[in-house]
Amino acid sequence: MPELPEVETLVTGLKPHVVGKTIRKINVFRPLPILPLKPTEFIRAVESKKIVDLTRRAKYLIFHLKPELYLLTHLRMTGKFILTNHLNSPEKHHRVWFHLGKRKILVFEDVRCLGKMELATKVTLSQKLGRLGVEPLLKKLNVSYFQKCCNETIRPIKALLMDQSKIAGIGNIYASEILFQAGIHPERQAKFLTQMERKQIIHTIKLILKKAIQLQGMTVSDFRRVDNKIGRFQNFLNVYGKTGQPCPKCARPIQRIVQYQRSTFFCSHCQH
DNA sequence: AGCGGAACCTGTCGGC
DNA sequence: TGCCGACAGGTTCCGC
Repeated sequence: MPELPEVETLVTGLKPHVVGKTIRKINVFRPLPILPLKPTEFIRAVESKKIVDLTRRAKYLIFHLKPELYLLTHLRMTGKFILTNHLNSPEKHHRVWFHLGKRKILVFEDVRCLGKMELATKVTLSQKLGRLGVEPLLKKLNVSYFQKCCNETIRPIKALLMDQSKIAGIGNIYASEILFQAGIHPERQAKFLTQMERKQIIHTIKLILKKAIQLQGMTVSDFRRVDNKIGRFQNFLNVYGKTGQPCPKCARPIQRIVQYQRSTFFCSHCQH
């Protein structure tokens, strides 16, 4: 489901509702997203702890608990968090209920069961997050860092943009959109991009991610904000999922190709 | 070391 | 209607 802007939107929406709350009770349905922990072990570790903060790193949501423990969550394709106040029996895709109060339940729902949760200490958390690349919206993503990334790989630029160990947070949809906006062909090898083109890509990454956050992410198929309202960025998609439709710049048909098992959408006339 | 491909899951959609 | 294959926003592991 979500890439950086969607997770950011989720954290912003969730934060005021969960920070300061104590996890009073937990119900686990379907396979627990934290293997190899048994549900009872998970429940024992987390129940009665207080949520003192909720943050995002790349596409991860991090619940900061007290006494000190971190619950690291990745939604993968179909994971969702929903706040609700009335539940009788679990719906088909509910995986975990976190009871935060009398009429306040945080539901983790996950159709494909690919989502993951992980418990961490301060040390294991920083080890885990240390493997990720830079946050694209921070100054750490700058020309010199990006030059280095480009120079040391033989891969196409689309693959580099999605490589979480280099830049963390861009997924398949935003990668296509960024390259369209920047006018760069997705199959270009990163190492042969000019300095100008590299600057243009960095600029566009930041521009598009910021705009997407402003518009509260996108709702493609089933992503919902925590309040169940839809994001608006999908209205501004130029190429993703638009095979055969006219390019917004030149009106020639948008193409779809497959790169390393993922769809890429682009305009062969506007992207070089 | 870095790369490509398979695997992990379930659901939906289009074609025949 | 029913079946089948392709496809879906992500990450990790494995072999080369």
